[in-house]
Amino acid sequence: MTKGKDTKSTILSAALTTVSQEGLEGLSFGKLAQNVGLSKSGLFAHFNSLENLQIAVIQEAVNIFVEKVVAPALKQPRGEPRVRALSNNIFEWGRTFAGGCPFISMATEMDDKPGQVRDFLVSTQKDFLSVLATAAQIAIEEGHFRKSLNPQQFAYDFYSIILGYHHFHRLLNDSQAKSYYQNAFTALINNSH
Amino acid sequence: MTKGKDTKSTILSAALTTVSQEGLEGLSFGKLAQNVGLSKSGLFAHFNSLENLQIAVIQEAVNIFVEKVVAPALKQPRGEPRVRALSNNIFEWGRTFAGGCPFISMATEMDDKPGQVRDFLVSTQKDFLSVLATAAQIAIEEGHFRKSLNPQQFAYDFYSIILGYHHFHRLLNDSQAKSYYQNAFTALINNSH
DNA sequence: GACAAGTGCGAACGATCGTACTATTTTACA
DNA sequence: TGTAAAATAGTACGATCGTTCGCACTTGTC
Repeated sequence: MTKGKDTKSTILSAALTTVSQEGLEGLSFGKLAQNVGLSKSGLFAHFNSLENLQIAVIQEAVNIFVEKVVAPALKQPRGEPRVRALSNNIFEWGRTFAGGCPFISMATEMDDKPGQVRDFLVSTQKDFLSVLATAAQIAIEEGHFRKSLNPQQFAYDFYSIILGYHHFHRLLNDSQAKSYYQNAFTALINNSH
Repeated sequence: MTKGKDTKSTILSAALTTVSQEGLEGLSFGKLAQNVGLSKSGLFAHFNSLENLQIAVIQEAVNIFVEKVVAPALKQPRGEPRVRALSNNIFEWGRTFAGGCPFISMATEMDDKPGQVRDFLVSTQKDFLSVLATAAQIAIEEGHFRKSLNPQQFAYDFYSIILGYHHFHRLLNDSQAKSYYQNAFTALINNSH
């Protein structure tokens, strides 16, 4: 029963690359089967529907995100250091995929498509924002951030500049995207003191 | 020759609504023809290729954007008032489409698809960012913004919180999205003084 | 009123899509 | 090692895709 898991893992890895480049719409059984060297029907049997495949891909992305971004950050000291670790990890995370952060690719294309896939994606995004807001809340408790700071607003501001980076870097190919992001993050931290 | 222009205008208007909701990928001759009550081939004859249709839709979006957002802002006094007008107009602009700002819908899906369409979209986005940066530059010259402000960085920060609003409002359906945006914009202005 | 240009329709093409079936091969375990 | 289950392949379906072609109808112009 180990073969199935292996194959599924291979499939999901390839699928995630596709999604980061072309979004969930770019995902099809035919092309994916070609990529991993399986027959279309053989691959289909692993998921039984496109919706299931899409959800599995999102779950795969979440697993990797937690492993590469959230978990390492939680090993950093509470407060501002942890917030900075999140920033660095998120920044690197986007670079591990050929098409940039897969969540951002999925977000805009799903915002008007009701269904299980959208619901699941939304729940993962809310979880992520909770991570950001909680990190800010802890920084307040630790005395690193000012008490008047709104953690939810911080999460909004934080996520916004991440979206901005993705836009400037991936769409516009702006060579200064990274420095824009870093300046924006520094300003955000300063404004949180 | 007036009939053709009228029909084309009707088509583009419907196409723009589709794009705002489903992105450029959601655009197809078949569905679009159904929406405007034309035959698929009849509609096709107006554009002769999907790529041409997509570019025409982007151009249509640009035309409306200039009319509703940029032009009115230019009638406001130079400097901070004009920057504030841009913010208000952009915010309202996103509400005039069923699926939110069509540019944002197009941006993430085109960032890994080389070709004429992407090139044209990128050029429009750069134009828009120039508008933002120039507005900031003028505000500096008018003495409203501090001299040390980087207009390009301002444009990045500005665009970022717009992207953030779109994400929170359209994907997450967050009822506080508007206040998050307003707070972020206020902070951006304050930081620019 | 004739005629060319503009405009639109219907049918068809090859391709790809998700999905459903039935075989066949491969694996895991008693 | 035998056997049940899991994994994969093959084929076919209806639908939709962009595009092409030929034919009709409507316009504006001489």
